[in-house]
Amino acid sequence: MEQKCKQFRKRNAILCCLRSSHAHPSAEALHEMLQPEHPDISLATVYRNLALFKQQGIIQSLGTVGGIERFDGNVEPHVHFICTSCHAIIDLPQIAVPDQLRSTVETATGGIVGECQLSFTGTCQSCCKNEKTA
Amino acid sequence: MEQKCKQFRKRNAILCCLRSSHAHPSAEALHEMLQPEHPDISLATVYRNLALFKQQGIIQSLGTVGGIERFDGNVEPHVHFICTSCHAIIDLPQIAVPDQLRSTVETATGGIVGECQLSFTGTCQSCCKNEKTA
DNA sequence: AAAATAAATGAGAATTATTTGCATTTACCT
DNA sequence: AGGTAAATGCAAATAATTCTCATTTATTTT
Repeated sequence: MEQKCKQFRKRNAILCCLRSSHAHPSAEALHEMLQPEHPDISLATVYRNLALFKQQGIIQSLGTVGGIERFDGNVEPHVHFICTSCHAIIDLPQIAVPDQLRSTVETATGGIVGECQLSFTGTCQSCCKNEKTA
Repeated sequence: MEQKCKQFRKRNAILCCLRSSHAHPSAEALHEMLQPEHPDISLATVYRNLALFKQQGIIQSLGTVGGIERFDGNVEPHVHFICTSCHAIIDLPQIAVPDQLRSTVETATGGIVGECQLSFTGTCQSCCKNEKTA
């Protein structure tokens, strides 16, 4: 009975999987996460749909970490902590960038500001522990 | 008489070229900028030395823009505006991120914070103009 | 409901920024 | 000068991402 809405079945699976993850996965990580439930989704389709979602503005790219693009299903402004050792990306939702900065930047550049990205890089808790024991 | 110090001639040329540029160039852009004065520097050497400088902490990577890594010879903390249309990167030196945030983030994550990156994306002045006329 | 049209997908080839191996050159040290 | 270590050029290798095209799946039309 669940075939009532077959439309975009795979597309929705990809979006839901990304939205339900807190790991800010890469395309390949997402593809692996989908395997158990949707082994018939190809990696190319994951890439294609991520590009589509990004263009639609319903997901965001966090740029590349270690040469691999990472994605976030949460488009609300929030801050990230990126571990330069294990490449984990952790949400820091409570920090807000003053909205007034936007106009400051637009005045300074003469351009139009779309988004603002604030991120911290460093060593995450578990990598700190591993360094000690190593 | 300038052959007194031949040591690291090419290496220094690459570093100086990056430091004297405000364009936050890619490896390939840097290689092209070096052509007139140093046509004998290969692209592989540019890549190799950029990796070295980065590891030494005397330059910084700004991550990839449009799939290409960009570099900054200025390691002082400052903010960037990135044009999503032409991929120009413009310095915004006057905005500072509160230093206190660092400890906030370390408390929240249990990790160690190294650097902080604040950037704005949008459409730069000249791309805004081009959009109007197009 | 069948036919026609349009969109989405899988598989693998193509692309391209970056890295690497290796032979050669260059610089340093005694 | 001779020996050693580092740096480089060139071309091949690598790897993430994109693209092509044949096929499947969904939607619209009649």
